[in-house]
Amino acid sequence: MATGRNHRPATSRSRGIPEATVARLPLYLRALTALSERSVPTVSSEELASAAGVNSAKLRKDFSYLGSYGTRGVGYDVEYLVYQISRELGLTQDWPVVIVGIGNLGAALANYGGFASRGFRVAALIDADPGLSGKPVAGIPVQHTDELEKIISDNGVSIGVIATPAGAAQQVCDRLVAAGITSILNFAPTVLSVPEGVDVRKVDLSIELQILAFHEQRKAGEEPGAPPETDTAPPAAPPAVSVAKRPPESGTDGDLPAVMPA
Amino acid sequence: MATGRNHRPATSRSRGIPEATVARLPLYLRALTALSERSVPTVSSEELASAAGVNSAKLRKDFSYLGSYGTRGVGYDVEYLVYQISRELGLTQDWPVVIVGIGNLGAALANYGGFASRGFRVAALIDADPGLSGKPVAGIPVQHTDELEKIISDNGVSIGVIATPAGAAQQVCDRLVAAGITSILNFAPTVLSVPEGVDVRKVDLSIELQILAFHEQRKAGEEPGAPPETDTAPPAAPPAVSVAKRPPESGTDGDLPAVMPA
DNA sequence: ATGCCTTTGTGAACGCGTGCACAAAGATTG
DNA sequence: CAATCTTTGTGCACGCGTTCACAAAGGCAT
Repeated sequence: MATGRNHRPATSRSRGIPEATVARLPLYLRALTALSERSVPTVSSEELASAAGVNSAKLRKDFSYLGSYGTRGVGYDVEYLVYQISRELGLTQDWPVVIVGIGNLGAALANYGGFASRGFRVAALIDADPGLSGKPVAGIPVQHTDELEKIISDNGVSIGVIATPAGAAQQVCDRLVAAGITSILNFAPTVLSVPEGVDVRKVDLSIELQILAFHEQRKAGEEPGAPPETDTAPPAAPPAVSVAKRPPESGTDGDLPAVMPA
Repeated sequence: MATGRNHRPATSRSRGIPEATVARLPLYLRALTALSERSVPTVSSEELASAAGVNSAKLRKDFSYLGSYGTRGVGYDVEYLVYQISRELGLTQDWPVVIVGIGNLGAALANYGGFASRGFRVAALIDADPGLSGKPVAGIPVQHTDELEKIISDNGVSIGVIATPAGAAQQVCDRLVAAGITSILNFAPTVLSVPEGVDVRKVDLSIELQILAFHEQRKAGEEPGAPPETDTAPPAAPPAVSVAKRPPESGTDGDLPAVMPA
């Protein structure tokens, strides 16, 4: 059953920058951009770290992977660092992006201001609903799925955003990959199988909420002199014997990615 | 200033379940639910792992933290496991949730089907725009920010979703926390400061795209028989001397969370 | 019952990420 | 130019998370 790796096998240690550090660079960049707009010339690791919500030692170590860009006794030059990080992240070039699945979420994403600002440009909006074709969303006309391959190849798009229902995600993903996409941001609640070399990042509202619920439950059951844990009833059954009878519920687990595409 | 921790200080090792494992439980649950709907009685760690997109050894170790729910030589009882994981995640109870900031994204979230299915219920939609008050979104009337405290206390809400512009996020966050919220899902592109005991999880489109861009650039510069690394030109300047002259660009970095709240 | 086959549960090794703590570097002042 | 003070850059240790590899457990057939 077609599994397919997606997490980068090794550390992606190409030249050395750790994955964890890469994930924080955008955070630093955002904080630095804010400082830059306020015309602040330099920042210490301490100040910047606090602005980015991390520990200063971590920040210094992160920057050390990029090179020695600071000045001891002074700090870091804001403008210079903004440039260096932007370059490292590949933000000095333009990245055309396509969004597939123009429902509530897809539309919200299309309207996102943060796209254009940092090197990302919405090259096209794609949806399977013929009724949407031609209608402008965020000023961009929606195109039909049939055009997918052509759009990607014509615009040299390498990053795709999937905002379709879970059921269509894998299929869309396969087409995107076949058309040349090598990076995917997936909002559909499904595990995507992709060939080696293709990066997939997942954004899943439902999962985030469940993680919060876990901690919330944990807090509720310990902090106050709360009862030992009523445990809502231990109905089910021992390992390999009976079977709980909770009905399969509605089929609506999270079929749609925080939205319905029309 | 005003830093404030947000990552759980320790390992949240309350009774022992590692954070990394908690983050995967929703994945397993989703896969199990799908099997359950197809009336599959049991699964082996290998099958389930592949369905969830993880390695089987990891899955077994994860389950081992919950207890020994499998049967050697057979596998795991689907229904039983669904129940156990649901209980562990706190999904056997109902979690009222409030969404603050009803713009494109907030509306998309309100329409999300995955909410209701797994124990989450949208208790209220809140926005600062008086013009939205009373208007129904996803069948629920939007209420004004003034009512925030009352709504939360009346409904016993402990989980809040922030989908406001970055500028309003911290303020909204503070009010939510003061009103009793202890878990926050933040879609605004800002670092939130919260007191100890409050959990914050962040969803940031812009950051995800930047991480993808990093890897994309990496791929483009290595895979083909590319030269040793041209380094795009060392334009800027040495650490503490000159200053690049890139204009502060537009102020639009990512002020809005993939949407504008009215 | 006995033996074989399958699959779990986990001990142990390894590697990444984090944070401490400090030496080195540079600015700044007298 | 020397002394002092600030802040970076990093060696080191520790802990979490992942993966391997295998013994133990249970089912099943003979």
